[in-house]
Amino acid sequence: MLTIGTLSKKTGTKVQTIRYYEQIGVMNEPGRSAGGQRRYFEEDLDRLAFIRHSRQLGFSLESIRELLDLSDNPSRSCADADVIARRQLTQVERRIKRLQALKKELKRMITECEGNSVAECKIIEVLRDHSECLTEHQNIGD
Amino acid sequence: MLTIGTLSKKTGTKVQTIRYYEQIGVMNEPGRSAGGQRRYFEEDLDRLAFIRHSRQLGFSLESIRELLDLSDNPSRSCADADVIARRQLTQVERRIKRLQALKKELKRMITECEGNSVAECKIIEVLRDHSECLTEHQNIGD
DNA sequence: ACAATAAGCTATAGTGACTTTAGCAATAGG
DNA sequence: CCTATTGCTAAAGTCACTATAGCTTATTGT
Repeated sequence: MLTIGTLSKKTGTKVQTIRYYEQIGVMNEPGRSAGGQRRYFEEDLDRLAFIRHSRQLGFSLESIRELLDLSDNPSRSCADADVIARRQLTQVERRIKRLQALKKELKRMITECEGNSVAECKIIEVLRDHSECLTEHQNIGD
Repeated sequence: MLTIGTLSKKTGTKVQTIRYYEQIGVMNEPGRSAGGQRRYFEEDLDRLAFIRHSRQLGFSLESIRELLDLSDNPSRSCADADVIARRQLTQVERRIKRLQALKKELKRMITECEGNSVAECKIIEVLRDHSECLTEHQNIGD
């Protein structure tokens, strides 16, 4: 029998977060001690580990709910899980691309910044102006 | 004189977002028409462009508030802006690293998934288990 | 001049994934 | 047995918006 604190330490999840997961129904309601404190089994630890690991991989709680549904019904097709994972991969790849563009632009800003008052500061200047912008959001003005 | 809708189109910002920026004080309160509608000048467009561009680069509204403060006081040191931008760059680099690890792990999950029922599905299995995990969050259990 | 439509207004609530706070009660260790 | 730690609930706060409802103002066409 594990207390919420033990579960918290073992998974690196804050106590409140565990209670939040219970509240939104991704964690099952555990049993209680005589005094009303939550008491968990190893299988709760597994479930929480699953949730945390999935969150670390960037899955939304909604996707995790689907994945938990799948793993609760082992007869269903693996293709469903595959779809969720591939969707996730696409999103991750898109995010990486955007961040790399941002990194490039930030580096440019920083290396170009040599003035000592804001009046000549390239950082402020670059942020003011989209025209030299390396990311593909639409330009301002007509 | 620009309406909020024009400003919205020119910057690719939703109308409600502009009003939200006014509410939290990063955009100044504009003048109003006889009937009470917001009317903007070109300088408001510039300020909004600055905010949006900074947001696209991942700056928090709090950081943007600081940068706007700097650009409103052009005599202050550029070093302050430099610190904010470098902080941002560090964060972006950290995010890229994490996402690349996630991408690797997701790819591994997907290519290994060949079972046709969830019982043999590697995706579910991998998410259940941290031991083979490529990302550097702490392992579960002792 | 007038009707229809588009655009704008305020105020409020909702989103996701938590985190924080207040004010207590239970449990563990010495 | 006392104290420190841990746990409890309920509610509000966070960030950066987004959406809704119900209304008013402005523009466009006839």
